[in-house]
Amino acid sequence: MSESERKARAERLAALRAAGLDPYPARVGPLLRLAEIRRHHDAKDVAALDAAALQVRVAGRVLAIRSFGKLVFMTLFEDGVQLQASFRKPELSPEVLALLALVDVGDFVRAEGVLWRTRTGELTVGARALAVVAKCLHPLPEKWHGLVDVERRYRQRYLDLLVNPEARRIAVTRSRSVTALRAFLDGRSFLEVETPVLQPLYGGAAARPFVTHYDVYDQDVYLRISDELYLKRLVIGGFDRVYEIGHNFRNEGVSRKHNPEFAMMECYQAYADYRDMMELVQAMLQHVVSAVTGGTRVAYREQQIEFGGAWPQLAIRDGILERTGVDVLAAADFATLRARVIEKGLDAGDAPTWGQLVDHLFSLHVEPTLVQPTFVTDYPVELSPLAKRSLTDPRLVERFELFVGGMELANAFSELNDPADQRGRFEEQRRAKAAGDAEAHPLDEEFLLAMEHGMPPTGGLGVGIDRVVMVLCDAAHLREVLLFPYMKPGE
RNA sequence: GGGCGCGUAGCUCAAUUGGCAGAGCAAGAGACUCUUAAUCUCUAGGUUCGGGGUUCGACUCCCCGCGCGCUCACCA
Repeated sequence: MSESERKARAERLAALRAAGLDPYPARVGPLLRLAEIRRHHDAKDVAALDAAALQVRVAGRVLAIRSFGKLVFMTLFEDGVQLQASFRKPELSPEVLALLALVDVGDFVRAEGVLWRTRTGELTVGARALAVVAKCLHPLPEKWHGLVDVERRYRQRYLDLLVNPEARRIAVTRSRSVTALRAFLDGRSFLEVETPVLQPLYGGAAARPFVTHYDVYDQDVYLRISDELYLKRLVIGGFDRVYEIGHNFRNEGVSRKHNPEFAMMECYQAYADYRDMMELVQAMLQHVVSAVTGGTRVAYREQQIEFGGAWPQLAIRDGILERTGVDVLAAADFATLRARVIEKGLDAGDAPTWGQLVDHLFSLHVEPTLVQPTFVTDYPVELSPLAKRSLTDPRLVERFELFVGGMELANAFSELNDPADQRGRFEEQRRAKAAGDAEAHPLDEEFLLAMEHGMPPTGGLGVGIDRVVMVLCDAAHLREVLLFPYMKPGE
């Protein structure tokens, strides 16, 4: 039966206990880390190792056992590093000999002995002592093909991380990227803060929120869709440079580039505008790319992305004009633009307004072509209720989005700080919501009150961490860079 | 949510027109003192995702459900 292997493991667990050994001891004693051993002794040859006669004690998970009768090899794995242990049966005590027969692939063991090098050149712990420090009750996925089943890779990520080096590499790269991001912002005197995830009113983006319930107050509350409105309150409160790295939640569909829960870095800088944010995000990502790759280039989906140098800017109108022949600024109202689009034989989708149709055209025709880092500018005001109007054209705002690899990685603007204009934008959003736009921004009186107390001119920036990591890791799907992507309950 | 596809041993995968459900690895027994996908011999291992139907006979065809993937929509 399928349970035969689990049964065999359970029997060996019982045998350990019967021999008076604890299969899950609390302490394993002082150890040398496998990475340390490799670092110090990988270069030593047979003679040097024999002369040194280094006694080491190590621990790790058993990834493979190869038995040759009187000689047994075991591959140990600890924190991403492998080291081989060997056991010469004639030299072992009866206790160790008996214990050796009770070790399964997947168990955590401690081994102790002298370092030597095999004929094939493998650095090896010639173990004389052995202990099981944590028993594994299930077989590990097959070592050669690894774990391929996508569903199981996500549901049981611990197995994926164990047997697929790529999964581990992505997780490590992600962590290093975030560390580099923090270091960059800290270096520019930004203060890292934390704002509420659970909010009485959501805001800061155009998205449907998750709603939950607070039992004690018998009130519905929302999971945040962005950090924006709280971070701005901090700027109003006198923190001129703040940032937050956290998760946002948007009650929307899942795709290669979208997950309902995703990581975002948002930062705000007083006395800066969106042009300053351009400089900031460019330097920031160049810093991260350099920290992770050591250079300026990244291979992503069969292409080389060059992060070095100054990144080009593209007005959203110019991008659309170039790709479709439609001048969205010449077709200045919804009906005219829609007619132009249909006349050109292009898809107008079901965009209900001029701004959303512009957005539709852009995401369909321009966005996929923006592989190299590109700043897209001059967004329609109705898509940006929290951004300052452009000085030159009141239909547009001082905003850019950064595109890399055909994906939006960042979004920034000169933050609206005129409370009257802000109230007007909220009113407009309220009308859109009444007209059926489920993603329209809600009117937030508390936020307006804060802004009425005076908010300095401020530049704001949001960076999608998951997507940045996707590019850095050449991951095809957002789920690959999330350790635990959302899965429906199985079984 | 729509369309298309997938679900077989612990893992990775086969199974011809609808005709006895198999292999490699893992597991169990044995041999083997330099392997690292060790090798060799033998053994065991199945509710073919779940439920219903058609049929003499269903892994295979039909219906319903669950999960996953791709894609479109929603969405930055």
